Amino acid sequence: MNRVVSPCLRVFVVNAVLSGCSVKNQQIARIFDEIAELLELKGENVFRIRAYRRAAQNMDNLSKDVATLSEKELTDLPGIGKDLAGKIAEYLATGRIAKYEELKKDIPVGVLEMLKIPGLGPKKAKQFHDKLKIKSIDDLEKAIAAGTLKGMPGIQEKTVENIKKGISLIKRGTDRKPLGRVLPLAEDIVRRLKESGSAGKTEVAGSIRRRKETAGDIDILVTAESAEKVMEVFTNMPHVDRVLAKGDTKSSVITEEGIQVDLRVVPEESFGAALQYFTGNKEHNVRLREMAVRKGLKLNEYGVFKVPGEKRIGGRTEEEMYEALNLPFIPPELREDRGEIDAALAGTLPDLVSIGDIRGDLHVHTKMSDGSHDLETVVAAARKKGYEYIAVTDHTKGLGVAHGLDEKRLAEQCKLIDGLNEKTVGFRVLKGTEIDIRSDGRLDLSDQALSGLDIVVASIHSGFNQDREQIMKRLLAAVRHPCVSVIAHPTGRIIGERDAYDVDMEALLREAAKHGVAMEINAYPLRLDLNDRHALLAKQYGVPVAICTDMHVTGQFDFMHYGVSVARRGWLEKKDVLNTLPVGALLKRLRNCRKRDS
DNA sequence: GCCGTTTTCGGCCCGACTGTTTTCAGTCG
Repeated sequence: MNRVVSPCLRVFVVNAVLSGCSVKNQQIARIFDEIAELLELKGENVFRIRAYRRAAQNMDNLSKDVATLSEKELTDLPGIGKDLAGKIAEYLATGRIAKYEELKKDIPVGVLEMLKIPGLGPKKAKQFHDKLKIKSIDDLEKAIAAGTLKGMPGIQEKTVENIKKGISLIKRGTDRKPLGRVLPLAEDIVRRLKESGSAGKTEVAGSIRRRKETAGDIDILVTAESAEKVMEVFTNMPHVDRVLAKGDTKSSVITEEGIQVDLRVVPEESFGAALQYFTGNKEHNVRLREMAVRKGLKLNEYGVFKVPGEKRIGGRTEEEMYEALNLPFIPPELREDRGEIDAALAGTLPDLVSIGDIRGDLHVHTKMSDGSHDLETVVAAARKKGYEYIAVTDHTKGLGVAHGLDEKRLAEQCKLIDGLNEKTVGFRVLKGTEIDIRSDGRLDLSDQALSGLDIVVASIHSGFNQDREQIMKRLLAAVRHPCVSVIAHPTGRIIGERDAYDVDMEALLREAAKHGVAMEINAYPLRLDLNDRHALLAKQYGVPVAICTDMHVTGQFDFMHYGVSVARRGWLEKKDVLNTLPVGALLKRLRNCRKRDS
């Protein structure tokens, strides 16, 4: 499951940063995951490999600092037995794990890098390494250029072409980082600056504040009594790998993850102006400055000024900047020059959906397929989030690796849910499924099984390289199926790792509108699928949107805000989002969906 | 490598798809 686990892991790391939990947990998780990859390259026992992966996930998901656990508490953790507990203890005592060091002697790190290339797994990587002495992605590119790959056993033109595409995809992915990686890091830096007492007002600006799905760097603005002190704190944070610049008003560092962070110290009276200026985007700012000129004003990162005499008329807050132009405050997520300034002038800015509007999560997995927790644990976590309902949507049988449910197990799960609902007050579990849309467009369970459910979420998990015609045949078949309520992660992209499959989005939305089928904004930080543009398009087509986390581990309920950010960037309001409805209205809506063709 | 017992070893989620073959290996989820 390496393609599933590696993006998850990265996000778990992000979670750990968010919750402030131990760096040690993350380091051990990373080592276990790399051991798994190294064992895979060596062709080791798949169950041993799986054990390391599972342990890595559990380490990352651990809410406590691993160093504080007793040996018994350690072995009580799922997937941690005597051996792995020993390796954890070894790491805590010595800072290294001998087995890991040994494995690395056999296989160069560059070969591990090659596993990140979509379409290239351990077998081919090992073959290239053993037979062609390829030790890195660079070596691989040279071999492709020299034509030495083609003709090896099992390698023909198509395979070489796919590897080339894979390389170009991950190379593209390296310059901008997913929001799911940079936002938690940015928030952690903000927290450290505030806690140090050296920073006054502190805000993340730039594309992160606009909640763009990727960011090139992290921009942070602060006010400070002593610039020197705040710069000192900033350049000495534990994340810092190297300091690029350290001055009075601006310092730049590169973090261990290779992300550039710029810190600017600005005067109190200019904080709003600077925040507005550095939040962008560029086109939005250009439009504002043009408006300012027409009003006889000057607008820059220090404030708004009347042109003759340069008299300051605002800049302490962002609101002052917009007010000076007779504009209402424009939420950062809208500042893309996609018509938000005209809407602001006309008084027709959308009242954007917010995280507090979300009443439940409609795409949730349990242990019965590939989730980590049983139903009760999931429900308890959802209630803790303040939700009124969730839909349990485990995978279906076609996804063997996810232990997908067949009709019989689904019926068992429904019984469980009925039982739970009977004894629960103030919370409702909807019976659902994330049904696999098979390669020919058929659904993975019988209509009879589906008709007994509250919600059917349909999605594609295979055949991503099919041409547009075939992909659309599948998606449209799902949309037209009388039992389907939502299409989940409709384009299948994984940010920086896998391109979307070839969807004709307008055709899909047209058909969805016709049949009352909703589209998901998958809030998993590396998916964000639909993306913001698609969300806007969905609104224009009158297609309802469900914002869901695709939760596999309860901590992932916290990903909801990423999905809400996409919705906000797509101009969505509360009324556009299905899971802002109270459960009664939601069920009615879903039932209506199912009856729409009958 | 973990787990649960049938207590010390066997079972542990595997089907779909692609590209290569000409019946299957590798990758993915």
